[in-house]
Amino acid sequence: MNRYNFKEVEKYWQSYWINNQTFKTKKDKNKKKFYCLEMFPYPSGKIHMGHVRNYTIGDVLARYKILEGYNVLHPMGWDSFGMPAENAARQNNLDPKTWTESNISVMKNQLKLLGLSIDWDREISTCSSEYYKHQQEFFLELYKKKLVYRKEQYVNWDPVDETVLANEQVIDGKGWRSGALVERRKLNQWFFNITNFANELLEELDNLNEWPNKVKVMQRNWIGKSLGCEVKFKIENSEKVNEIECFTTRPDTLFGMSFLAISVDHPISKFYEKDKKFLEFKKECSTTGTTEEAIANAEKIGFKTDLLAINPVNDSEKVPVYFANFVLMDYGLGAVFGCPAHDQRDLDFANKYELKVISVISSEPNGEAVKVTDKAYTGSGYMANSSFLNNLKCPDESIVKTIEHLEKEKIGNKKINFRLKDWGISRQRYWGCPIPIVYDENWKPNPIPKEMLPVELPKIDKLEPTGNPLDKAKNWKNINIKGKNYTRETDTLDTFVDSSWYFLRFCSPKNNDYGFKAEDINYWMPVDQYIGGVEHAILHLLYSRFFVKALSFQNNNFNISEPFKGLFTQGMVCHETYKDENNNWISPDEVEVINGRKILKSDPDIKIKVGPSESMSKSKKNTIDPQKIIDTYGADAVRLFILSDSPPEKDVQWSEEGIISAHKFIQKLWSLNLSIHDEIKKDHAEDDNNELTKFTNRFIKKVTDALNNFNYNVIIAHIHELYSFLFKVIKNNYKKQTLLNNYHKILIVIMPIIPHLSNECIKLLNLKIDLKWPSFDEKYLIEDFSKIVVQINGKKRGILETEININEDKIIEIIKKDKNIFKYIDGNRIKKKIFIPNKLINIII
RNA sequence: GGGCGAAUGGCGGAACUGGUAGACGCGCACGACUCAAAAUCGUGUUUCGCAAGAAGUGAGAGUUCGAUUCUCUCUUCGCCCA
Repeated sequence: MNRYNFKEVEKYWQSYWINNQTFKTKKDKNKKKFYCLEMFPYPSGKIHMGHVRNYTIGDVLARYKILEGYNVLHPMGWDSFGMPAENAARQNNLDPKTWTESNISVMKNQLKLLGLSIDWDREISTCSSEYYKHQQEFFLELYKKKLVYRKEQYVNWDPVDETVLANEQVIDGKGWRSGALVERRKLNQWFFNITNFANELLEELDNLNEWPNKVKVMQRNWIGKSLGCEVKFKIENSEKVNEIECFTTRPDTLFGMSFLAISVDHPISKFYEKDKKFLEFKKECSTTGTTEEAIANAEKIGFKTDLLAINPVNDSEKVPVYFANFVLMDYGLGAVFGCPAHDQRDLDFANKYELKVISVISSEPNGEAVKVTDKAYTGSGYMANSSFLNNLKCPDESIVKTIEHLEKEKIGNKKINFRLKDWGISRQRYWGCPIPIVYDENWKPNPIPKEMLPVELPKIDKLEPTGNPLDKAKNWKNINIKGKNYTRETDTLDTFVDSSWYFLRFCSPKNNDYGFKAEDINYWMPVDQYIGGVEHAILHLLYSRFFVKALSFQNNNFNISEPFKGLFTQGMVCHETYKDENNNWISPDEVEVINGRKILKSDPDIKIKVGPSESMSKSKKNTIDPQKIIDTYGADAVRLFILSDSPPEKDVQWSEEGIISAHKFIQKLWSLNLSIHDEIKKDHAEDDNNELTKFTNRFIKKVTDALNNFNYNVIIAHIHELYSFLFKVIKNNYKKQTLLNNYHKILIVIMPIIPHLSNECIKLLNLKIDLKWPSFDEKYLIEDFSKIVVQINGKKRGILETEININEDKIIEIIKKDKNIFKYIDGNRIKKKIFIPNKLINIII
């Protein structure tokens, strides 16, 4: 066997691992546990390079931790509810379940080809009722704890598809599929009371030391805690209303107020319901989207009421009250006061309706207030035109002082506000977890009795192109419980709910009477290292954190406050993009390189335009199929390359040259192994040369350090150095045992990266499969000689190789004898010397 | 507009708490083997310069004996929020 046959070898080891249950997690409370988890995939059809990278990174860590002696939990499952299955089913007239399950089986086989150290006995799939029945129970638990509730909320309604759209499905105000103008519609929906934990979710971020800072910053901004104030405005001479209460985060700009704006859904609107013009206005408002961005970009429009509000800090001021499209009922109190000078929305509004613009902030103390015309001044400064606030530092001092004043005068009170909204979990979809609620004849919600769980999805032969399939499933929808007729809830749960506790399920995947065993949770949780894409930095991670808190809330069995101890967010996999003359995207498969030029395989006359490297996506056709690559070059080559070129947290450029070179390197390592195999047959008598031992110890240290810091790309560089070193010294007369001992350690150290090759080498040399991470001996890390950099006035002028721990005077002596260095000093007085032992001497003249 | 981060050869990237900038890989060039090519192996590869040498980590300043590393200002790019 000369050439390394990766196909046979990888197949051999993959079945070896299965047959020997190498990665089956055993309960062993004597060992320290390590829970290594990668974000589980959506079964979309086949795996893509992003999965390859994610799962390779995780696998390297899991294998390393196993070798280090940890009891490792490294499971895999499927986030298998969601829209793509429903869309595919509608298009191809399939059952979403069948579609999903066949995808899972394809992807599972593909993942197995990568040689991952996964305990497949723990596999879970969120679309199976074995999984979601527990989720339904959790829902009912939270319902009992009053962490689930129902309220009306606006949604994006697609009138053609008769469905609710997620914000990202609304493109330019139109439905992504139907192209119909999206309407704002009010719907009764279920919510998780995540805001109940807002403060906890914010504060506990500080304890997550092993999370990337940027993710914590994003979560902090998302939760968005701010100090604000509720202010009461008296209304002048009105029979309808006495006062309107506003929420503001900038009470200090009260002196610049020139109008008051309220939502069209504000309770006051009832006085205007007979006004045709108001109703028209309200309808117009419903065309504005519901996102903050849509509202910011929409034209600000208002409907002037006959009301006048009195500025409580400045009694002489009376300002008009408007209904306005940029004020939403679910933010604050559905009413805000407008200070055009210091808020762009208010300024746009004021300019449109010719309202006063009063600036109350100056850029310097005792200065004139800044002039505002088209652009609001939102910067910091000092208060002006503001009576008792004048000259206070703004915004910090001025806000505190204003709130103090308002509280004292009983016209306002301090209010901590969160940007975070409660989590709307209702989806008008078929392919999701049914919500275990029924309604009685008065449309009052009732929880399904626990013994009736799971509420299974009905099988539907043909999904209609429009509407909510569950709503149309009459037989399923109507249910009789203990002789009483009920109607089922026809919404299903947001798929983010499924992924908010799957990491708990992995701890007790087979437990039937509850979602997990507290005992298992207490042993395995928290996840020691969670690995996935940064695109989940906010929602998935925040929801999971919430879900764990919600479950353990008022529960004495387990007490976990945070699910993920360590978080690592890997970068994306990119590839060059190609286009033909007509700007059609071309797949890399269709491109061939001839004489350094890229041409179309099918028609060499067509020139290919090479675009920038971008993250792989179907729309740009720059994807590479992992299956093909594994078939051609082998899993170890793929693992090696996907880790080699960039640090794992950054994007990596996939290239044909790169994978070929990785594949060649695997071959080189194998032929090196063969040479070593030959070499150990000759037993050399003696050797007193310990350079190999020294190299091995340093190698172990370097790789161990790199593993602990996720510097996986550096490990590959070290493996290259290892190859060049061994290749050069292997013919030296090493004692058989010296060679074998060192080489064995080296093979274990490279095992997490290229497990098939490493195991095969161990097998060929008949070495013990001693699965233990080698330690290094400090004494081999010490150099026998040191290289001392000689600087003259900070400039490098030479390097001296000297014995170790040589003192300063001796170095000077040597320098004086060294013509090449001494010429820079000759004739000058040495003013100062900086000496760092074994490293550097800097001579100042 | 706000927040966070990044910028190092032709390219991806290395450089521990400030101490030899460019490890390792890709690409490229030359050489060996070959009738030839591929494969493989060897040598070289920051820029300018024949050389000695000089310059050099986005730009500019600062701290320091010494800055890719620390501080400030700016530019560009990326991500998140708007």
